[in-house]
Amino acid sequence: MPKPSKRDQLVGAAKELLWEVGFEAMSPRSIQERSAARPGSLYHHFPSKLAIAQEALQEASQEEILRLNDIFAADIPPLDALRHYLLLKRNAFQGCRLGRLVHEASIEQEALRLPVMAYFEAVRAHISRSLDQAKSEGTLNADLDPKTLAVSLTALIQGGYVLARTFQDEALMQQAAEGALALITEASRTR
Amino acid sequence: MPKPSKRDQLVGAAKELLWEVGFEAMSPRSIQERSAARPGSLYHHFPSKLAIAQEALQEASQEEILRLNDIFAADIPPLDALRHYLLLKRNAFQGCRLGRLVHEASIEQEALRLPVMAYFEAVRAHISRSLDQAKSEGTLNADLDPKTLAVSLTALIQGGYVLARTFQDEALMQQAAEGALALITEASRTR
DNA sequence: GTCTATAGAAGGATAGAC
DNA sequence: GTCTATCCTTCTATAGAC
Repeated sequence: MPKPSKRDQLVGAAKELLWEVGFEAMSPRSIQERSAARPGSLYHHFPSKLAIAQEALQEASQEEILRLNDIFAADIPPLDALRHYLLLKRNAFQGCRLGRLVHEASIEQEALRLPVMAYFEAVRAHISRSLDQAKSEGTLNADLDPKTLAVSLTALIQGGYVLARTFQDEALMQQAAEGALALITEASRTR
Repeated sequence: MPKPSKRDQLVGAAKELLWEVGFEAMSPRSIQERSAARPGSLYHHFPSKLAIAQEALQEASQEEILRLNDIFAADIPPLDALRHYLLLKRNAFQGCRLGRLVHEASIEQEALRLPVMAYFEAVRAHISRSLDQAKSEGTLNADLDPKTLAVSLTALIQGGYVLARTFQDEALMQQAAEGALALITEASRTR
């Protein structure tokens, strides 16, 4: 592995900071300090704070989508993958790497919004496909609509982060997921 | 109605701004401009931006809790109230008046966190009680745990805001709620 | 209570040397 | 490509007159 360029260090610092404090609270100064760089370096490689944030967020989104692809790999029974995904141990205090940015005013800028959309769309698509498969296998009630349910479950996780942060209690994320799983299990018995 | 004091105008402006832009993006200047006040007035009535935000947020939380009390009034069939609550028309772009603050770093301060906790706790309690009643009436499957399910549904709405804002599509909030209602309906048939 | 004027720090970015 | 030095604006608040 070659030594990281200053540019890479800057983007790495931005990725960390976006997760830790969000976009608006991430000052150019804080990026510079964390990557041992100076204003000249940052503004040589990027025209603005928005530009470096965009690149950092695109990378973060891509990384998280690759993780999803592993969790929902083709050889895993669909409801097992879904159960595993919902019950994943998450850093609930810090919040979702992508979702935590959504309530900032700056999210109206496409540079920030598109990477977040790409991530949520990947989550929704994986869950939807899992539920579809479960239906064809007969392990899920035929009355349920996988597309709608996938939106609900994608929302559920994001809401879990909100509750866990509010009450400073990671267990709420687990509890939210368990409630949804119980419903799916119950509903599947009605076939 | 007597004319509002400058103090009331300041708090009113803060309530609006907390909803529109959040705590960190709400500058003392923006509060002053919206209430046609000057720095001297703000800092005469409140020691800091945090202090006025606390009062504004306590009022907002209380107002929303009163709305909940109407929605979940005792004379409404519990599952009807729940269905009505979940399908409420919400301003999904702006986000939840309380929940939109949760991802800011400042939420670690109790002055901001406690009013948000109070609101979510009220939501959770209303839903939990509704589900409990439905169980005793025999309209909800006895296998389901109202407390756990209430956490899931509280999370669901917050996640709905996140998705709606991300995709700039209010319909996602409705879809998330419909998915959850479909599950509850299905699960209730297994009695 | 409300005003005007101002302070000290941080934010976001630029200029120009090396 | 990275550095030092600096610029203008905004943020949060304070001082003191009315």
